[in-house]
Amino acid sequence: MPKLGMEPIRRDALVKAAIVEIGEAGTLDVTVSQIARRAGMSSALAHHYFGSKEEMLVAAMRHILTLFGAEVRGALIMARDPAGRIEAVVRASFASQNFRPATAASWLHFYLQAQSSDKTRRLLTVYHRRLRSNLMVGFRPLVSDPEAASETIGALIDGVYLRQVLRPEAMSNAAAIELVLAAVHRLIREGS
Amino acid sequence: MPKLGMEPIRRDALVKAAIVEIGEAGTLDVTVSQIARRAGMSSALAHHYFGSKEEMLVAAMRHILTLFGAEVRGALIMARDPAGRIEAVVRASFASQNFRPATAASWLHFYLQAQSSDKTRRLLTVYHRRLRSNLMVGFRPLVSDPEAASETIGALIDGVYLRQVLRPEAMSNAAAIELVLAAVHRLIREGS
Amino acid sequence: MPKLGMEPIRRDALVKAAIVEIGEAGTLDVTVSQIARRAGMSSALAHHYFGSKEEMLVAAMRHILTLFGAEVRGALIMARDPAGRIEAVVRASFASQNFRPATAASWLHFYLQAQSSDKTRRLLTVYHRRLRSNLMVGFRPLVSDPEAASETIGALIDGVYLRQVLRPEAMSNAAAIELVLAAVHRLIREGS
Amino acid sequence: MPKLGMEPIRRDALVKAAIVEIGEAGTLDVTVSQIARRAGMSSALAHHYFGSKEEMLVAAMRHILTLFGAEVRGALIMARDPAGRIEAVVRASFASQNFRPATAASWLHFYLQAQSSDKTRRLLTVYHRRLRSNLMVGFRPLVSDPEAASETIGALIDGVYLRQVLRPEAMSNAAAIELVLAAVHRLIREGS
DNA sequence: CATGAATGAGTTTTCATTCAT
DNA sequence: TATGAATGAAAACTCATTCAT
Repeated sequence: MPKLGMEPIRRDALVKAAIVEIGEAGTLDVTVSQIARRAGMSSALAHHYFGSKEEMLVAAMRHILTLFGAEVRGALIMARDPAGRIEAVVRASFASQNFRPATAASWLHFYLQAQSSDKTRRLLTVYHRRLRSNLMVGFRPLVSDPEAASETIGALIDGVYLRQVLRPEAMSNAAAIELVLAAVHRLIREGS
Repeated sequence: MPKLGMEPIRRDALVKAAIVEIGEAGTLDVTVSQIARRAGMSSALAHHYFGSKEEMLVAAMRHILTLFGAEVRGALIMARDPAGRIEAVVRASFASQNFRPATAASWLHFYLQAQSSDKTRRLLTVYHRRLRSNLMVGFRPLVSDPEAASETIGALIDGVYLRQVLRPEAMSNAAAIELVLAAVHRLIREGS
Repeated sequence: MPKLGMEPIRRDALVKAAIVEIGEAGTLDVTVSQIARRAGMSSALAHHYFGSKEEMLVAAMRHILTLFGAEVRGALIMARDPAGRIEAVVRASFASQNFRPATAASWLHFYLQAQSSDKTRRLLTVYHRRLRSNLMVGFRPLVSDPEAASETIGALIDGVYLRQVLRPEAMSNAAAIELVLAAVHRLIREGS
Repeated sequence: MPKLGMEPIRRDALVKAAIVEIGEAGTLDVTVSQIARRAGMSSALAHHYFGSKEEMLVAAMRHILTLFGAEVRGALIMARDPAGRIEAVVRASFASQNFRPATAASWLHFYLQAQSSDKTRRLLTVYHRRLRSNLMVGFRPLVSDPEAASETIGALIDGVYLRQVLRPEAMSNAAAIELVLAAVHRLIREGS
């Protein structure tokens, strides 16, 4: 039982426990006690470190976005051409890390919560801007209306994501990626 | 003084109040009292008619799906060819009735709730099947893989819907329809 | 168990229970549950009727002030001359109703709480103004500096009240009244 | 590294921090953490030195009383006659040290707390006895009922003190002293 | 000596639900 | 049919206090 520097460890544990708990419950209506118990501590300690439930959930959403951003950046390093950039974004969206069931479900619930929480909305806006910007850079040299193309693929990613979460058995993850990439290539082929 | 046949009127009022309330709040976390008050009655009466909050919310979701189904059927009457059928489905998805902000937002929240509620999931499955079936009938004569096409357009509809709810200012409703129809036509053009 | 019109009954019961509970405890740190239990209901019902603990305590303070005001008005009716007015105020301050131990102690705690609660302070200001105004009317024809006289007697009342609450055994209630009236008469005698 | 003789320094810092904190908050409901933070240490250390919150608050009250006692003794040294003794007590009561807002407010809160805390009550009794004894010694050669005179002036001091704390803007400190001294002189003049 | 870590016990508040009329 | 009355159960949050280092 180490004594110093527990804060980052505890915060991390809580954030991860929150994501798993929300993912399993399939709803944001999980109690601080549930999350704390899963993280192996008392709910009082959770409050001590985050101040409020909302702050904890915002931290969880931020965590997901951070991971996602890192994964995208990693994939982009390997992209050799514009089409590759788009593919990187798509693959990263459904990649392992971001697509464990708990993470994906949590993410979706946070996503919808943007409607009723300012802090969550702000994080969502960042996500939207980044996704869109990445897609735009890829589409610009390839199609005449990169804006529409980005919006289409962005929406398609969200839609497929949504369905993957709600019917995980309906389609394999690889199939989901193929479906989105097919749409991308259709856009590029017609883009001239 | 006992009024006859109040039941359907009351139930209807509650269902509509629930949708509006959820839409405005941007979350399913609305109280029975709020809904009942908006419907002009006591929360006790709401329980009398629905037995529980959950039943009431399920009825609200069913109501949205019923309206949506009717709207699609209506649009299909006018369809003269397979492409027209697909277009009918798409247009109906974003048509007035189903796309008033409150309805759209409520629908999305119910949609996600399928993860944690069996009854809701069952309704969602019906929706998915119907949507898919309608798209399949349209795509079958037009593309080689109608299944993939239907899934793509279904997901795209969901994704655009999601974004329309969260960023209603970002795109006009008409533009949303155009975006989806463009994807449909791209599929058809390449489908040969 | 009557069904209608319970609200005023319940509110009244809660206000009185709060006063007794605070009086007995000798502190404002009493829980809503304690008060509600003493009033014969659940704490949930207390919240239902008052919205919050603070509102309930403010209502209790207001109740004390209302009773006090009524008692003073009643005594003033009998006053035949200026000195009689002052005497009426003094006697009312220590009169039966306002001076049951629980009421007196509660009143003092509310009094001090004005330091940290805006709502309480506003009520206290009303009390101060009324007391002062009543004393001023009495002193004006009798002394050259009615303002100083009123402030002196006002402060003396508060001080004696404070000591009566903290050491109820030290002096009889009648003796307390005599002590204050003696000071009043000293002022009047020298006032010429 | 262990510093010797830290105990009195720490205790003193905590006692003073408690007084300021209570004074600023205008209530005894301050947390040990707040006090400890203001005193520049952890709440754990506060417990180490005082054992419990209550002990700390009692120490704070004792501190105020000690200061007050010293100030009175100092003033009495200068008194040349009985009336001077009384004046010394009155002036000391409102003198600088004891009448900084934080101290005065804290004192009053401790004063009321005597109702619910035995230890506090014991300290209060000491204060009352000393104040009364000092006044008695002064009044005895001057009035026929020194007991009543002492009680009157003691209560007046408390009442003015109370009002000064709650409405510091209403009267200057000097005016408060004058008001009490005027009452003293009235008593003495009539005392023959 | 000193503190970050940790928690149990409690407090206010909310809400779906039941019941008597 | 309709509702005001009523509550049990639970949730977020607080805080004095203890403990290991």
